[in-house]
Amino acid sequence: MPELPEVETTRRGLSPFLTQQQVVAVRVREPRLRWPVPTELARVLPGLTIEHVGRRAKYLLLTTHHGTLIIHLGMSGSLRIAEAGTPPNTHDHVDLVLQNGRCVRLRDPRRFGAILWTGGDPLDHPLLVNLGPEPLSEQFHGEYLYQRSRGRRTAVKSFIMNSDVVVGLGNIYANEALYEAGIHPARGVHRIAKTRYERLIRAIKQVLDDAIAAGGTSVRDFVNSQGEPGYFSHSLRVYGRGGKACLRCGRMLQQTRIGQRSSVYCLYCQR
DNA sequence: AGTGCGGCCTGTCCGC
DNA sequence: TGCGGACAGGCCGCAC
Repeated sequence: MPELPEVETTRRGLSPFLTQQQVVAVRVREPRLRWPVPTELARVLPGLTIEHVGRRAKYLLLTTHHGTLIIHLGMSGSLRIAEAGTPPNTHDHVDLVLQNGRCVRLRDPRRFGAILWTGGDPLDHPLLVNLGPEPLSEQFHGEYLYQRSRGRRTAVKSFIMNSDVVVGLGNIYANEALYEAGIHPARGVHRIAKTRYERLIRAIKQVLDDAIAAGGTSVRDFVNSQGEPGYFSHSLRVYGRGGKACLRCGRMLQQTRIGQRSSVYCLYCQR
């Protein structure tokens, strides 16, 4: 389940291998991802050079002079660099073959991911145009969250997982950030003071920064490796620990469902 | 407009 | 040991 830190780790790992590389072929073995892989890729992409590997939210953006490849890893997707002759494994659905004899290989067992192509500005793409700010940007601050919460009554966990509000927070890091901020995940957004939003902002940035830093140390060999940055599970303090002891107070962590998502929290440390 | 939820998928784990 | 079922998750698209 790649969350923003995993996607950013992937971006950093791939960038040196892809930047200024020309694509010579596209091989699609399984086009049935979240949306069908565009058939035009095989026609449009060969001959184009990847100028930059960027990211917006959890979308990776492979930019050329004539358009941008938009890749989402969904729940189970991963990208790695392979020698073009390496036989694909199960669930290796798409290869972008590069001029240097290597390829970028997309593996995605659950096929929740996506590959899309746009000839225009990717930020104007319908999937990206309405996204909220990046959580690590200066535009994401306490006053912003507070203002966006006005007139709403939803649970704060659902609120921060809403990509209209802020991008990149999946279930794992939403749980972690609320724990760090000492806020109960089911608390209504209309019952949180501005100063607590400021604390929440700090917690979100800290949790994501730490996860990216942990991934950074493991951005090792994307060539013929698993290519999967992992989920930094060593740094998770509540996610997956329901029923175990709170690392702060020792009381048992609660586990419930909020907005159809499993939520773990400490009844005493989070109010 | 804001909110909740169904559905897409398969690997993993559990109980029988 | 084999099998069925629950569960996990991102996020679009729909219904209210």
